[in-house]
Amino acid sequence: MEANNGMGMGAQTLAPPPHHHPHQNPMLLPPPSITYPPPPQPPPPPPHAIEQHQPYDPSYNNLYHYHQQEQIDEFPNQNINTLFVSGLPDDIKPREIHNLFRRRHGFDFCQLKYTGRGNQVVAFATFFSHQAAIATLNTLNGTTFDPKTGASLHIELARSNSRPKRLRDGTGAYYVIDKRTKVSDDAHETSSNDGDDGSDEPSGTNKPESHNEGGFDAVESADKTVDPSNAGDKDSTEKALGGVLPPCSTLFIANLGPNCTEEELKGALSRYPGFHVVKMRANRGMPVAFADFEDADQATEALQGLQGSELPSSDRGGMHLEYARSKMRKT
DNA sequence: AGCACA
Repeated sequence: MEANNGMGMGAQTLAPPPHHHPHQNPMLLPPPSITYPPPPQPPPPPPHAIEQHQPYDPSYNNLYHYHQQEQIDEFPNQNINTLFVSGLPDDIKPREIHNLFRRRHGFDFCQLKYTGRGNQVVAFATFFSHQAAIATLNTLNGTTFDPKTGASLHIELARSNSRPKRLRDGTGAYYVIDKRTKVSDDAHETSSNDGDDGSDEPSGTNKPESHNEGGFDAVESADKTVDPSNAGDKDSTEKALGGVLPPCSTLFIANLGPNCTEEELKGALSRYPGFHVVKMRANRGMPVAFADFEDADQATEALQGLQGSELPSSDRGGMHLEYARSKMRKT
């Protein structure tokens, strides 16, 4: 296993940028001089919930740890486990948000928030660890949420962690926060609102991206908690996720540097359990690769772990991984 | 944005 890793690659070059996403607002990275309130990280991440999905030992000497420890006291947002999601259609349902995140590694719970400005809706998704949050950020950011409108998700780290409203027994998996002023009471369920004439907006600033204003503004009106019993339509939600392919044991890897080699990729991929083989081929100059794993779950671990990470040969930013459209020919 | 090999 370690044998195929003997190419002396600089370990640090592999580490996925923890939060340097191209779309990320630099404001989220405060200078170390700023002292933030003690990270509101209440109960330590319930270990059982993570262990469930995390195999490991081998994969876990992957470089997240390394990177995390290196930066943890310099950047307080290493303690943020919550993602801020914008770019959602205004007829989004809480259950859709939940279905979007529920299968993600380390997912804890989420909240849908009607901001009250126009019909704008944002969401917060909280994970059991910062790393898990980042992995999902990398995976889902920019994906097309509604193929009809082309609306794509914008995901960033939230400014502060969401607090679960109460019970954590699986029935409290998602919440709704409704800041809308008056409006007809039935507006949330019957809005097939498409004509965006903007006439229903009170006035005031109309920023396209409303940020997590304080984080804890949340959680009022307990009775608005949605009944998870209607949460069974993940089909429609996942179909609505236009760009996202179904899990596959083979991964498609793009955005590699022109000098990337199979050996180099193998070095990175073989850190993940279940890795079988990688094949590269040039795509009009730029190489792409296919990496085969034992099963889709193991492919998923690698996808999330390596998403956005750079190889020594990378020259165009981090590599981009997706599930392949078809499994690698097995021989 | 780029998805092959049988």
